[in-house]
Amino acid sequence: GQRHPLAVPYGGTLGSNPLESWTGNVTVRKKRKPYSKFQTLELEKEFLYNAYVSKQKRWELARNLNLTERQVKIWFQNRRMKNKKNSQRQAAQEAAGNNGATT
Amino acid sequence: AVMILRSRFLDARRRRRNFSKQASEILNEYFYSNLSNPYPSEEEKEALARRCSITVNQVSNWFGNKRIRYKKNIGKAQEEANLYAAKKAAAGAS
DNA sequence: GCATGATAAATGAC
DNA sequence: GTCATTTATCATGC
Repeated sequence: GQRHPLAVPYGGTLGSNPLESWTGNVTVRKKRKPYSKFQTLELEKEFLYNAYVSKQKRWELARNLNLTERQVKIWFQNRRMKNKKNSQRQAAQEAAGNNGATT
Repeated sequence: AVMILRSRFLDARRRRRNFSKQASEILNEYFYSNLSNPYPSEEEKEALARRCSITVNQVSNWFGNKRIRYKKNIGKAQEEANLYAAKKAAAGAS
């Protein structure tokens, strides 16, 4: 199944080309706003403590860092994905290092 | 000093190297040949990655950047689209 | 000086 | 919750 938003509800012809309906993005998205050094550092500290934050901790972080709880939740989600990607990258490098070696 | 060292470390991972001309050719060929749905499956990404001698993540990055930047250029020049369209037509005409 | 690849917020499918 | 994306931003190549 496709998981990217291709079936967005839109009936108009935005790209003027029906062959390229994927260019039609109607969803109004909040502009990406990089977090401050302090915000990132505090979030990283908490992530070091545990990768999953409780509701109570999320509320505190949001309040102390002037972020919404949703932003804190999403930050931890993205941070876990980043961790996974880095782990996979390391594993791939190790595998590339000892290729051809007979076990 | 600490700041500089930290940024240097981050830069090392972020350091960018352009793909080979051949790799870009393969990626663009797929993109413009599938303009109606430029979303390669996982298997297709792996195949493209092998042909281009890059990682699957790099293939995903390339298509992500390509889609958004193509979209932003609709209505502008888009010489590249015509170029690959002509190339495709020439390949099929013979 | 922009083009380009990689990363950081933000969304949506499942 | 994961995870493939979209989008802006970052850092670099040339």
